[in-house]
Amino acid sequence: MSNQEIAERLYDIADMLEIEGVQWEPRAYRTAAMTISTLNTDITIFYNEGKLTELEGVGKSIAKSVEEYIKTGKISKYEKLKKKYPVDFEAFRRIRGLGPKRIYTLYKKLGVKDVDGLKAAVDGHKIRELDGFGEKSEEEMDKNLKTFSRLKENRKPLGFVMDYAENIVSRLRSSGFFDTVELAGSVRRMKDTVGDFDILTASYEPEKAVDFFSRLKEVRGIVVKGPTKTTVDLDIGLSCDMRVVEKASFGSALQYFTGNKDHNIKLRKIAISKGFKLNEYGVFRGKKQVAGSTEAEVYKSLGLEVMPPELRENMGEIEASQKHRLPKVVDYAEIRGDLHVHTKDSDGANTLEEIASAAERLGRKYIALTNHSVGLRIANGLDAARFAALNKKIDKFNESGGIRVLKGVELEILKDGSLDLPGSILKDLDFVVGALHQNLKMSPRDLTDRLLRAINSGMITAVAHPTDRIIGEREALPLDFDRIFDACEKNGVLLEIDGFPSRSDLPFDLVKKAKEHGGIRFSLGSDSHRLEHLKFIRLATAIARRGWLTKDDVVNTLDYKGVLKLKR
DNA sequence: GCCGTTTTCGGCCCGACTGTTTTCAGTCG
Repeated sequence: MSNQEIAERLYDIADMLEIEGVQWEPRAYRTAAMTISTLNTDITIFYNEGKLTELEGVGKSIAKSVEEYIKTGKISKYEKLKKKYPVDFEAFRRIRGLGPKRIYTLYKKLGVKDVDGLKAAVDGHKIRELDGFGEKSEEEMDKNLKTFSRLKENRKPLGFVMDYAENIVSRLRSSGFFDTVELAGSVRRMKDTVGDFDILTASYEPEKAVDFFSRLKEVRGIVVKGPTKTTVDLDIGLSCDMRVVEKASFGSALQYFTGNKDHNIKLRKIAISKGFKLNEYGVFRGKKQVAGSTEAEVYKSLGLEVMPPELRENMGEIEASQKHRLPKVVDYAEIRGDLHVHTKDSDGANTLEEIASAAERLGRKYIALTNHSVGLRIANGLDAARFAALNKKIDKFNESGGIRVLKGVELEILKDGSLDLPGSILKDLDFVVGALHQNLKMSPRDLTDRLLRAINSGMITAVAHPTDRIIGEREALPLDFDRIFDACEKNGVLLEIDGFPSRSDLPFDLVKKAKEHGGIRFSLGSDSHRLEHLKFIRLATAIARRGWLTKDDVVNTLDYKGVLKLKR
């Protein structure tokens, strides 16, 4: 059972209620489903602590359904509806252009229940005969069915597609057809995964601009093309929206297309309560635009301070802004070093000298070499003797001046919570990040106890990539973070934010929770295994910002000597 | 069904695009 499974059942209920003609419930179910599907914590943990209704959009009734699902694997409301509509909504939802109403028409008129049935109906040219459908809808469906498998899980870790997106933007900028070009959407918010790109532009020649955009070499197909909005499919399996607006609306449009959706909805409600209307073209009183050319102006007109895009997730930033209590989040330029780097000595691709000088060129003042310990055989982990030899090499390197290298380890936390290297060698190290990599199929309780033993050992500086999730491959471990936060605070152990794109761990919502817990500091690392990975410290910093961390919360803002003092 | 800085009842964001329509429904973000 996973968060995603529960979310899908709630979406199913929403779709079926919409077919039933029920007015507002579908929206409520979708809000709850969205919250649960984007949660980075196992929902059963919320359930166990009786905190389900604390989730956005989850009230008494939906909490009960979730409880039912956790206990029995079924939701009676769902089962009841499903008898009436025995249709594979989950699959159909992933096919572009198919919503509840059309799914119902296909089922009622043609008996289509699943993807195979839909394929048969399309091949038999049955679709075009339906009321409200036509030849074009049938062709469109045929096309979308072919991309169905590709659409199934198509969010990508931001760090892997950031350069790609920025490259497109810079080519639009230099094309001469645009006055202004900005990345918006989840990329601008620096969300850990992105499902599409949103590019906002202003142009004096919108037709030529749209044309240039739709002919980019990355474009594999055009989804929609209108005078102000164009959507294309890109070769990397993501789509890209480009919007063209007037300069006078650029700020409100940038605000709107940066989102997120819940943030925008809340802003619109505030606008209404103040007698305004907010849309992507501006803030209006009647027909008169009172703000719109800059984001700051839009927020100000609503009585708010503008906040960094990273914070715009409707997680309290609007309320904080009203009270002038927005955090001064850590700046990208304040990060002085990288506290998680591998070399050839374990499973990296480069030598100490190579990666240190590359980091120096990027402006880092120090890096921590955190090669794997011996227990992680697949990564060529080092034993005590090899660490001793490497440490001598590092001491020698540090005599040369310039960038400093900390002696570190990414240390295996063994099955029983004991550590993979003896205290005698750990004492000689500057930075010890304890990590779970193996034997992960344990009960939540045992896993948490195992990690707590390591935190309480007094031998580790930080917990590496704490949830151990791998985006797209492995769910977060079902750890009890309340207990982990307590232990970290008590022992002065840092939580790592691993910026490697498929990890992005701790996830930002847990970072925020840890910050709210208080008394915990964080270390940022790129988890570089080769030179090109060093840039991922930017992603770790983004997560810190999204978790509302300030300069003081992040040890990478300290200088080399300051970090050395963190020694246990 | 959820939610609350005028509310525990009465609201629930708003606009673009497409296809099949003679004025709009459905879908999407």
